[in-house]
Amino acid sequence: MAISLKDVAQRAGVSVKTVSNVVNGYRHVTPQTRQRVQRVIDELGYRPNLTARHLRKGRTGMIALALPELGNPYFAELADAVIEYAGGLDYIVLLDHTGGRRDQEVLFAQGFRARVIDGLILSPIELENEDLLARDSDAPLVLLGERQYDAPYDHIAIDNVAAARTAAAHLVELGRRRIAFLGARHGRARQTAHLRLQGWREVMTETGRPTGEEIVAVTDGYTREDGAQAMARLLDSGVRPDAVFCYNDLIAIGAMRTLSVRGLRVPEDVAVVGFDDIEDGRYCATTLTTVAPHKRAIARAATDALLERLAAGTDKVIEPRRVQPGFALITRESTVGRP
Amino acid sequence: MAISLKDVAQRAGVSVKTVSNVVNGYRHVTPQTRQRVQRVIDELGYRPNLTARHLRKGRTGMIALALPELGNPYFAELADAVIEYAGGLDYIVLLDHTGGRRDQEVLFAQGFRARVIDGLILSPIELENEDLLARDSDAPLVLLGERQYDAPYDHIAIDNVAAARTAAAHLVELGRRRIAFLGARHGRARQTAHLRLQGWREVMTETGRPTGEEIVAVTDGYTREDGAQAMARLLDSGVRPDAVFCYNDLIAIGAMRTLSVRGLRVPEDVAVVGFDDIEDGRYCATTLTTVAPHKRAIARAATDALLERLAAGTDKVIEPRRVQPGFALITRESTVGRP
DNA sequence: CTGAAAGCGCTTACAG
DNA sequence: CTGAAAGCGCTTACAG
Repeated sequence: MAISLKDVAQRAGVSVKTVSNVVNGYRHVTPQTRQRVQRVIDELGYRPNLTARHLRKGRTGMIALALPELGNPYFAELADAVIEYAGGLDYIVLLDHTGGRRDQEVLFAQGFRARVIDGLILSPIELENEDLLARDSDAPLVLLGERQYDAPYDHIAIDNVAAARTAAAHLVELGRRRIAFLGARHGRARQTAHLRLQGWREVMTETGRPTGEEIVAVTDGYTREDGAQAMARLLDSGVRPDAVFCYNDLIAIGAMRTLSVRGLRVPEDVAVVGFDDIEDGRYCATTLTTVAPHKRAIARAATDALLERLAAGTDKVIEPRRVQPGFALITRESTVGRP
Repeated sequence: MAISLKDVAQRAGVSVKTVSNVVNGYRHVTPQTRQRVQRVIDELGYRPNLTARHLRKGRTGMIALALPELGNPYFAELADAVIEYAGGLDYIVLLDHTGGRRDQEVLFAQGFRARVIDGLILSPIELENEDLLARDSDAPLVLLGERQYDAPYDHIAIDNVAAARTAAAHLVELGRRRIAFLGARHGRARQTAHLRLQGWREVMTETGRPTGEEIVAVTDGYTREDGAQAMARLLDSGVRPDAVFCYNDLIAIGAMRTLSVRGLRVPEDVAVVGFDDIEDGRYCATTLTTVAPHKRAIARAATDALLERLAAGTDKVIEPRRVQPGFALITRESTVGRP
């Protein structure tokens, strides 16, 4: 039914090897042969069957990227970065979302889609250490994000404590005294927020600022609405911070809305810092100061780690490594005001 | 290297056919044989090589779903629906996003990934009719969404005019007089907004209400911020609507924020209706009345259309069809207030 | 520079 | 109920 290499070879009067050479752009083919073959290819509308190629090569050139939620701009932007970088290396990225649910994360880690993808980059939320240890799949796996594990896998994550310190220090330098933290978490997600909370607490303590519970707002999730509500609760409780450091940009954006509704000016009355550097923060009414994890660097590190393992094969043992891509504090109106 | 059917067969002392039968759960295998083979499979940790299966079967069981942006909750939820429905039919869905850019849409339509996927569901924004006519790929393609084409492809879209009429009629029934429209578009995206604008205009005209330009707010995009700004511009221009019908929920949510900031009550002063029924609308401070396209029905129709073509093969000609899944008006606090 | 042939790991008529 | 064999469409040593 579909046109195969053989059909082209027959029609062009050459061997399949030669056609294959032309298709794959190998050198050593005389220009005339190449031209003749190419003409037949165009005539017949031949397209290589990738599945056959995959089978023959023992790899598919596809990797999966499993993220908690694509609806969160941070993950969407990160996905973009991975797709772009891996695409440049001729890898196709299959996007998956786990919903941050353990059963889904286990499913992906276990190699759902095994043998269709060559490897997997996973950003876990609820996954447990035992899940990783019980993993029974030889497809390379690279871990992304704040969760820490005692399992032999490459792990890519920025230094969250240092990043949070940078944000907190910025607010201190601006002379802010009561610097609240928005977006602490309960449950398992707590671990994720913990590092940022820790960085904040260190700087607060070192500079003699309060770190009491009344100045730390817990949220259920990471959405704008969570941020708006947390900010409202904080204000309603009588605490009157002159700055807030938020777990992420979405929470920060929600917080700014509440501040605006309550008639508090940003940054005059309350300075706001977020985390993630999502696009929304660059375009909102008061642009958002934020910690920008270098998403491209994260994408590159994760992809490189995965591809290196793929290149090495299953036999060769590569020591698992931790990579900490960089980050930067991007100051915008929400802390330094309009120029 | 990897364990193959043959390895299992050898070890179990049966033919590969028998192992294949066990793996695929075919009946006619004696329980003892099945058990013995299964034991060897477990021992050796055999997993079928999907690529080989794909090659042999001439299909991969994978379809692609290319959407403008995954960051928009509507598309994210639609993607979920397709993944779930197609998954139930043993198809894996590869998610792609086009960014609503023509070059990307053409790339996907042309069969980028051809032969890895069996077919494609595409929701175009900028794609032109000529692009479709020039399409040179035998992989089935199903179109999704409001853009209309004169090309022989299945097209799934709800009746946007009727849906908009329903929303407008609801506001009329509530006795609202000055019902603004938020989210008209310039450029090519205009076509998408046009149908909803038309439904609104019809009802306004039929019921003797204004439809002038001053009551129609154009936006650049579909985000909350676009909605917030459009609402602000409308109010600043001196227009004082008592209701707004928004192109989508994101714009509606943004509009509600502006109304709140300006001290206008929803729905007492201004009733708000959105479109899409995204989750955010169910959980925001004032829950949002919205037109809910039946996303599951859309997902089902698109997937069914695609799979039917896949089942029929390339030879058989199936008349392209238009399917209009249903929708429902969901009334919430933003129009009928709190009970 | 080009060809003939093996083989990637499956599934599937065809026999028995 | 099970087996032997062909073949899906490629790529790749191995020759020449």
